[in-house]
Amino acid sequence: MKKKSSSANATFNNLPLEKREAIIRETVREFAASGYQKASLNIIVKNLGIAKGSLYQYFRNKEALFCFVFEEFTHLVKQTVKDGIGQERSADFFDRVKQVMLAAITFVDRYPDYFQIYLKVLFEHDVPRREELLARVRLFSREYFGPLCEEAREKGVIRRDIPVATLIFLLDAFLDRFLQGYVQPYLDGGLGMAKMSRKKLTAKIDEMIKVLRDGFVKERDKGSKGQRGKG
Amino acid sequence: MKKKSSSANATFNNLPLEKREAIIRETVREFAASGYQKASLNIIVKNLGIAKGSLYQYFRNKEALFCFVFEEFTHLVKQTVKDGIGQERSADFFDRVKQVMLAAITFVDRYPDYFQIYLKVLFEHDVPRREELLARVRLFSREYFGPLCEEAREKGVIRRDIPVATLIFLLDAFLDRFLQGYVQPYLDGGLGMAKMSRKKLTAKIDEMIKVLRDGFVKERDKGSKGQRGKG
DNA sequence: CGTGTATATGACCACCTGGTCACACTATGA
DNA sequence: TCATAGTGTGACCAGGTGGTCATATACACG
Repeated sequence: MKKKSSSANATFNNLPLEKREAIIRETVREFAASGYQKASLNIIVKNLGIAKGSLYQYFRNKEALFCFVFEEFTHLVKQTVKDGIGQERSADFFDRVKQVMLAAITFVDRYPDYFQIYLKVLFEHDVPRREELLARVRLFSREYFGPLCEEAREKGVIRRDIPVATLIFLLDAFLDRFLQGYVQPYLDGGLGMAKMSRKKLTAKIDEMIKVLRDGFVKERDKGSKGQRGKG
Repeated sequence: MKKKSSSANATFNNLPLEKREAIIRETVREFAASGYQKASLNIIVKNLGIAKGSLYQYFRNKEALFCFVFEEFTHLVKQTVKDGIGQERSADFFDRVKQVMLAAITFVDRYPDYFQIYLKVLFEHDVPRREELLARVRLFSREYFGPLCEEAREKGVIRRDIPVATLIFLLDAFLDRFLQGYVQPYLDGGLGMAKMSRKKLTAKIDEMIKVLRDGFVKERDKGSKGQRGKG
């Protein structure tokens, strides 16, 4: 179980923790700032104050370095979602959607650079092993929303006349755009989410989930839990 | 009125139409493939079979070349949306949302490379004049959905208990993700939109708008305004 | 023809990239 | 003390970048 990562050389794992963390931090910063192709190993080593040759003794090449931080990213994502959800398992479908949203916000708050890397990879075509890496994340989407929707559908909590895949797509679009807007002001539609407090953010999420639940048309606002009577 | 563009030098505008189009086409292709920073002028001139010096007589520098194609992009967007909507002005709110969606699909079908450039700019930070360019587009979002929502809200067609900005955000998230999924298979949530026919795509849009209108909960297909899809 | 002007050209520049490698350093163990 | 092994180093490489400029060419007008 000592095999922490196949991307890093043994030399790297033998490094003192402090140095290892510094290298990871700087590497993540550079990839987040510039994406894969434009990220400069020269800048990384300069900022770290180490020789380029050293970096190449820790990692085979640029690709291995990148894969390493991406692996870190996937670990952190899964950890954060698990932590944010596992503690209390609400039964209500929309509450659970909300929990995922909040966990996601927590993640981008805590690890903004990692999230930037993910966004960059999404729209940078010539990243090595891109498909494999993205498939490994498929951020929150199918693994979580899939079972959630199917269960709710079977229980009759959500409508049955729309394919589950379509519902997942909408939830995913909603979540992803919410995160993107949170990080990139251009995408928040003027909501100013970037500067919101956690409390305001939670209120916004509630507001939006309300619309998702009842639609653009319905005006009445009844209980926030469970489904109200049909009709 | 002859001043077509401030980004291109006079020399470029004097060029024969055919050559001008070839240059634009290849430039758009390269920026779409590689984003701003990684796009190579050397590759552009090689593919065009012209000398690098020539390109620099048409455009001051890389930035001017990029701004030129981005200006083209904004023109084409506005044109396409106008064409797709102006002809028949449906009164129904959701029909008009659908029309925007279809116009957007038409755009990315017709000008996929221009759309790629837009996506790249969205997630590439060090693009010159990025904020200005993105603000100029604010793709479909506020300029169109804003008035639409406000009108519908005043007429009582959509709920009044949610701020318009929030509704716009949801519509925008929906549209943007739909387009991104259409172009990038990773983001379609397994729907396989990339390979859908126009007819199937339209059906999917109907399906999703139905959810937006009535929410995740309602199963019955009634609606407030009556006609649903094809009646 | 000659002359002037607008355009086309590609060698060339400084700078940066990812990657290499011969060498220096350090620490252990005997 | 020597030897071995692990680690650190930075000059160096080939190849790419955006950008320049002296020169060659094409074309107009007299």
